[in-house]
Amino acid sequence: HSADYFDFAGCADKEAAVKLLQEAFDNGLIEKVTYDAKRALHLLTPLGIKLEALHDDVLLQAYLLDGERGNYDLLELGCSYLNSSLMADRENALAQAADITLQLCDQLNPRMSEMQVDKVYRDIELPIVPVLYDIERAGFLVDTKVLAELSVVMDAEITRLTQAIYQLAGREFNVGSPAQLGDIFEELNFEVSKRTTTGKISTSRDVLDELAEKYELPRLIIEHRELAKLKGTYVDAFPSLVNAQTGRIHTTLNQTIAATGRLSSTDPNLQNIPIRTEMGRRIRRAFIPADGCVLLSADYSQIELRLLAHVTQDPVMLESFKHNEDIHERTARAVFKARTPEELKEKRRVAKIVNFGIAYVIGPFGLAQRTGLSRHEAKKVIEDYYATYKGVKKFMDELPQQARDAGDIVRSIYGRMRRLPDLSNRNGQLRARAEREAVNMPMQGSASDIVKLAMLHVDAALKREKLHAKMILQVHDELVFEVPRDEVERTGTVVKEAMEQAIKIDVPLLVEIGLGDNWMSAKP
DNA sequence: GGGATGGTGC
DNA sequence: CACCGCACCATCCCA
Repeated sequence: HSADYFDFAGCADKEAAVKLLQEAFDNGLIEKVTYDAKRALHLLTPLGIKLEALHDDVLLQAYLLDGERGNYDLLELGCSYLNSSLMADRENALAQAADITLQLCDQLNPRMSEMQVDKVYRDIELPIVPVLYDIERAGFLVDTKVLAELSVVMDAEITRLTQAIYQLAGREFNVGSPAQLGDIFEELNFEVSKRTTTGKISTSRDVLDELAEKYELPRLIIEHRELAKLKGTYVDAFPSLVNAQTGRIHTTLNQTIAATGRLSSTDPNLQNIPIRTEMGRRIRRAFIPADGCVLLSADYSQIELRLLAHVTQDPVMLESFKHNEDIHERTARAVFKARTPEELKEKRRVAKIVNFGIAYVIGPFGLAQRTGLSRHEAKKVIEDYYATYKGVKKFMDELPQQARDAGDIVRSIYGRMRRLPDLSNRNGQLRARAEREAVNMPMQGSASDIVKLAMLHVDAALKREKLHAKMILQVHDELVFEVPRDEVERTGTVVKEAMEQAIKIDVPLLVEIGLGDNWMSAKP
């Protein structure tokens, strides 16, 4: 083979150039191999060029073969997978890139078959590229007026808090500086025990919570931090990120970052928009649909817990989901022997925390911290939990060794692979961490598979049904759509069906649909 | 520029 | 004693 490049920028007759490119890219008989197909779509689509017969994307291949190598630069991949010693060719960098891409593809395809990640590649990662592209291009409409008003409100509140903090501290200082806050703690003779890794006084949230029981100042610091965080990260940042052409915010969905197969979102990250606090919810209300549309949010209900039931085959948990029970309530009754309504209320709270914690292999320490139980009580709770969910216990105990036997590899249900070399590390702490990551992968990784499959199914179903809803975001277990008002009902049905039937596992998948005039009110 | 610290989400 | 999985991003502060 040979490689060449086309200097589009230096071309006098742009129209003729586009036409030439179009003939090649539109032609479904000419198979294309890319490095970063989503980027190619961003470049080609505005020129009116379709990318047909996308056969391979070496960036995705490299990610699926090793999701934890941070660097996917083409030359780095070349060094790792090609025999030839590569030197960056400054003269012919573009031709070289094309050449390396094709060579890599030939190397990586057989490796993918060997490692059995070809299925997740062909069925999920490669076909989802245009769906992700469409989401990025669609963007999310934001009411900047709501944000501007919020900014003023927050500013006034931050100023008020700052003055009150100065009063209590006895002097002025930079409230945003943990180091200076630490100095204040010393001056006020607060009993501060926890230190950071670098020996400084810790001013983290749990330290502040502790101190807040006795003092006013830390309470105000907590409030100040919340507001400063929300204002700085979201309210004041978003207006400048609104695209001048579209008037919308266009995030980037990264497909090759998370080791578990999740997407990540940057510039801005729309996957961590606040929801917990009242101020946070007010920010969510700034995310709105276009005129004539409503927002539709579709959430998988407890997808990771359902997957826990599926992969562990725990009979109690399977049964519970099959009967569509409230799993936290079931746990409260079965594990914590809740009987009366009052008991149930409190024990359900703890049960919920344990259920969520279990996916991360929560220990007595972590559970105690989250529930307010003592370490001793937390230990007992975990024991009781495993006594009820024996299949879960067995799975937790056996998976790390199974993974070691498989060559320090764990997989999601669709065959997505995660390498965990530290499963065999002699350092106990690193090994323990790898074991937690191993246990988490079947849940988080499989959930990623399912949501991605769902995105493909929904995309196809909307096209098939000639519906005009646009998918505008994915937030791990949630899909957000902008839907024309007169199609809301049918779209809801189609989306729910496509998501719930995305894959067949041993428990039903349940999707909750919400509608609203902003992202907050659309949350089911 | 980058580590340390802290804080949002699922 | 030790921190519980996956991300992104802000500010501070020293280099």
